[in-house]
Amino acid sequence: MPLQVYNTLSKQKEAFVPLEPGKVRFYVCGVTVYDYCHIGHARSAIVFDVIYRYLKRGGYEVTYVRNFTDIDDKIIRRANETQGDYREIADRFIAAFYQDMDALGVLRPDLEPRATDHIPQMIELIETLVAKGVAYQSGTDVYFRVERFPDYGKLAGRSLDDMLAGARVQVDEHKQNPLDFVLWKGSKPGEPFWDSPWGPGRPGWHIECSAMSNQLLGRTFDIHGGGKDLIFPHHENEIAQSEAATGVPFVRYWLHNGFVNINNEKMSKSLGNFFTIRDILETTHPETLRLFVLSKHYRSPVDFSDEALQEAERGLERFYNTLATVATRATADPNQAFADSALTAQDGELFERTGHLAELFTAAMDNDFNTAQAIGHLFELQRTLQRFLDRFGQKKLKGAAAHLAAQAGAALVEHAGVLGLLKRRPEQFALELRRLRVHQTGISEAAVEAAIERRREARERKDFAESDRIREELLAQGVILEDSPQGTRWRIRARHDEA
RNA sequence: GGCGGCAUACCCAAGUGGUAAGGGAGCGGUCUGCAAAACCGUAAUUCACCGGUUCAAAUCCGGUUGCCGCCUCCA
Repeated sequence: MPLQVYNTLSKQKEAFVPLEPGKVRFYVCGVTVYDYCHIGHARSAIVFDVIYRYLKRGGYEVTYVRNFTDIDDKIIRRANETQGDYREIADRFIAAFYQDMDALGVLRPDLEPRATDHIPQMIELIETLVAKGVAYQSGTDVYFRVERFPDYGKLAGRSLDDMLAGARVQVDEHKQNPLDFVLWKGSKPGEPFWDSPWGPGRPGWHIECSAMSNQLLGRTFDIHGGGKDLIFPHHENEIAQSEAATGVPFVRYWLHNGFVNINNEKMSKSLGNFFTIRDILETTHPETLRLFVLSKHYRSPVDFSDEALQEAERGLERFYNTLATVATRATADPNQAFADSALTAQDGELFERTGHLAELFTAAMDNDFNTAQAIGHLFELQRTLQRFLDRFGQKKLKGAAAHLAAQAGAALVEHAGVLGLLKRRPEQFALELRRLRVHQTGISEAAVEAAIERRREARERKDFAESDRIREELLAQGVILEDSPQGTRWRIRARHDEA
């Protein structure tokens, strides 16, 4: 079964067939850089990052483009508020964007064009539209004439009549039709501007994606992604501009991710109910946020809450705990080879599951990127592996057993990696998680280590009263101890454990 | 007003015609000096409700109810 993707344009799942065999041209609407990103942006970035990784793993040569909108009214307003230049605002928030995305493990796209570097291409595109009579100048602005594009509304599934009947359409004296949208805006004195055939001004929002995708990916390309809220008017307008200008189909597959909700309501800047990525990462491991996002299908809404995040973190700890056990107790000698029969003899189910993971994982992902199901398969292998490890008690595994366990662990890491998960070494993850949580409790790591050492001495002389007293004391401060033959590990209690 | 989406156990969630994945929480057990972690066992005769199609429906069709989104900047 080849890759199936849900196409917003056809409103159904379709077999994915790229324009040119073996190559995928992929464009995702990036952010307007006037503020810090919130977790809605994180979801979009993570979802398309996984799609990008999966396409590459499938052997496609992918050209992934994600733009920065670095000129727009909000940026100008922000610059005016801070008495600064719009370019400083844009640069600052692009830097912040990279910090957030890098922290989340989101890969950099192949190309990241900035709108202001492509003004000539936009002007050229607008000129073409004017020459064709699909766009007109009105005052110092240029508008797109929606009535001249018969397919207008095909992405959003509405007709012009439907939309005109809507109560919210505002009449604008510059527009011939209230649904006409701006391609070029004349600048007011003091505002940033570029010279154009229609006087000094700046591009409208929609035109940049048409101009840049056209230049970098061609007139028709394979995938265009973005949040559901961009379907109308942004993507609808991109189609209108692009197809009116080129006369060929703009995009073959439109992919849209669902929203992040807070208390079942859309999180958005305008509602003010948003959390920034950097705020969340103060207390939450980045892979936790990734697992949380990918535990739901990308098109469904997801409700964000501290509890939901904690649940995801518990699951992530489970994976890493198993990997940690493999690392310490099942170190396989890479020079030693074993026959399948020897491995099957150790644990037939584990051997089977390890071998079938690729198939199950691919089947899930091929079904419109069903990451939730793919993660379910990862958990199944994790549980089987952990069960196998437990059979040996605290002993180290040797020979075929160690080999089988190591192989299962490697399969887990490899597939989780396509989702951008389990990218760390287990001890590194434990350390990072502990650091995040230690930060919240106010205890120092050194103090904990010292207490553990005192407890170790007490346990050595079988003074369990003292040993337990120390453990209780630490627990009261949120520190949980885990004894093992390799020594005592410690971690900070997750917040929901306190109840 | 127009258009669209969703409703699966205590919670999150996959499943789109063949007899309910997975995670979290809870409870019982194993292990442990005692714990923690981990493992084992345990939960929906049922998928909002009503009706229909079918040998067979959570999955398809019609209706009802509830929630959400888009139509305005928005991932």
